[in-house]
Amino acid sequence: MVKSKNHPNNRTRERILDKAEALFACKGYHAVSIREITKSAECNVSAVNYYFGNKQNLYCEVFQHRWLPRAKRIHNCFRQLLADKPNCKPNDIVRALAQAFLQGPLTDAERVRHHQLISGEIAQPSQAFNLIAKQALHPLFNSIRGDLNAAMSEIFGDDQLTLSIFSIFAMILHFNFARHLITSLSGHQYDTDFKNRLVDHIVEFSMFGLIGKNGEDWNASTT
Amino acid sequence: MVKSKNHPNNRTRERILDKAEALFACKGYHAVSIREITKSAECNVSAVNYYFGNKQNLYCEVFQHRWLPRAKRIHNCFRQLLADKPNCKPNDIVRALAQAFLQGPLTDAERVRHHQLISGEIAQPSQAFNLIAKQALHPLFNSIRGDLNAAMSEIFGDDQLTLSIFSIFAMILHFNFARHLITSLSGHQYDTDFKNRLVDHIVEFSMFGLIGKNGEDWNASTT
DNA sequence: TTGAATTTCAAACGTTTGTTTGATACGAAC
DNA sequence: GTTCGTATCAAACAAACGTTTGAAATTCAA
Repeated sequence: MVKSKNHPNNRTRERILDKAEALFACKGYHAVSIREITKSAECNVSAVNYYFGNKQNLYCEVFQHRWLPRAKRIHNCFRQLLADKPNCKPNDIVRALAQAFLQGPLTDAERVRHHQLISGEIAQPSQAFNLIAKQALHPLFNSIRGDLNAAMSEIFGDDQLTLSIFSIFAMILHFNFARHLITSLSGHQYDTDFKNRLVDHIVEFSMFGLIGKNGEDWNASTT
Repeated sequence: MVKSKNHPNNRTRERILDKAEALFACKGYHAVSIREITKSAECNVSAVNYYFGNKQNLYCEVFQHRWLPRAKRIHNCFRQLLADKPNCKPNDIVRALAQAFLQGPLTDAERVRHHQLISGEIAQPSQAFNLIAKQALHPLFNSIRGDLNAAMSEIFGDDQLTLSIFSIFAMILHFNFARHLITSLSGHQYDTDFKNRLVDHIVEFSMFGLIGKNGEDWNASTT
C-alpha cells in the first residue's frame, strides 16, 4: 500500500540504515535479526517492513545509501591524490590507492565496516553484488587500468595489467579485512604508525616485489 | 549421556560432516539449518545432536575433521615441491606455494570449499579460528618465514619479511575466494590455462612487482 | 536366542524468525 | 476543531529454528 512511497530522509529510516549497516557488517546478514536492528535503532519492529518492505531489501538499501557513498568518497580521495601529482608514475598511483583505502577520508570504524561488508559480498555474492560491481568496482577498476596503462612506459599485456591490478587490490583488501589474522600473526595493532608502514610496504612490494628497490639481479634457479 | 562417546568413523556421522561442510562453505554458518544438513545427508534431524551435541560443535568438527586434513595435504604438497628443489631461491618458494594452493592435491570443488570456509573465519573469526590458527596458519606462516629467510641473500627486516609474506598470501587467497569478482572483471573462467597463468603471475609479481623481470630502473617521482 | 548397547526415527518442545494487522499518535492544512 | 496523510506502536501470525524425547530398529557379543 505504501509501496511506492519513498520516505526520503526520515529520521527513523536513517537510524535503521545506520544500525543495520553496523550489525550486518560485524555479524553477517543471516546472523542479524530485524528485532536486533530495530532495538538498536530504538524503534518498532514493523518499522523495517514499513520503510524497506523486507529484510533483504533493507540489506540492499544499506549498500545503496551507505556503502556506495563511502566507496565514492574513497574513489574521490584517490582521484584527488592523483590530481596533486601531474605526470604521475605507477608508484604514485599505487600509493594514492593505498592511502585512499587505508588512511583515506573514512574513520577507522567506517573502514572496518566498509571492508567487512564488501568481503562478505565478494565471498558469497548476493543481490547487492551486482549493484556495487556496476556502480563501484567496475568503474574503479577501469579508472585505475587507464591510469596505470598511461603511466607504464613499458608495453604491458592486457592480461598482465589486469592481474597486477587484482594483486594490488588483493593486498589492500586483505590488509583491511584480515586485521584479526594479521594482528594475530604479526603482533601489530592497526594504529597510525602501522598503517603508514602498510602503505609504504604496499607501494614498494607492488613496484619491486621481494627483490626490493635496490634489489640485486639474481637469476631464477632452474625451472 | 552419550557425551563422552566418540562415535568414531560412523557412516552417518561422516555423511553429515561432508554435507555440512559443503553447505557451510557455500552459504555460511547462520544461513544453513540443521534440517537442511540432515536432509542432504539423508538422516534424521536429531542425528546432528546425537553425534555432535549441537550445531556450533558440528561446525567446529567440520574444521577439525575436514578442513584441517586438507590444509595439511596442501602444506605437504608445498613441502614436497620444495624438497624437489635443493638450494631453492625465493621464486622457487613462491612458486611452490602458489602451485600448492592453486593447483595442489585438491579437486577444484574442494579448493573452493576450502577457501570459502577460511575466508569466513578470517572475516569474522569464531571458535574455529583459534583451532586453525594454531594448527595450520601459524605453522605454515613460520615455515615459510624460515624458508624465505634462508633463501634471501639480502638482509631483510623482520617486519619487511612478515609483510611480504602477508602480501603473497593475500594474492593466493584472493585469487581463490574472489573468483566471482575476478571472473566478472576479467572475463576469465577458472580453467587449467588460467590457473597456470595465475601461478606464473603470482611468482613474477611477488618477485619483481610492476617493474617486471626485465624492468627498467626508473626513479620514483618526487614524494 | 537372548539381552544389552547403539543407532535411527517421528513427533513434539519452547523460541525465535520475518512479516502483517489494526489501532493509536502525530502534524500540518483548512 | 476537524480532517487527512503519515508515522509509530503493541500484539499477533504462521513458519522455521535448534534441541529434546521416548520409543522403535538395529547391531553384536555371549
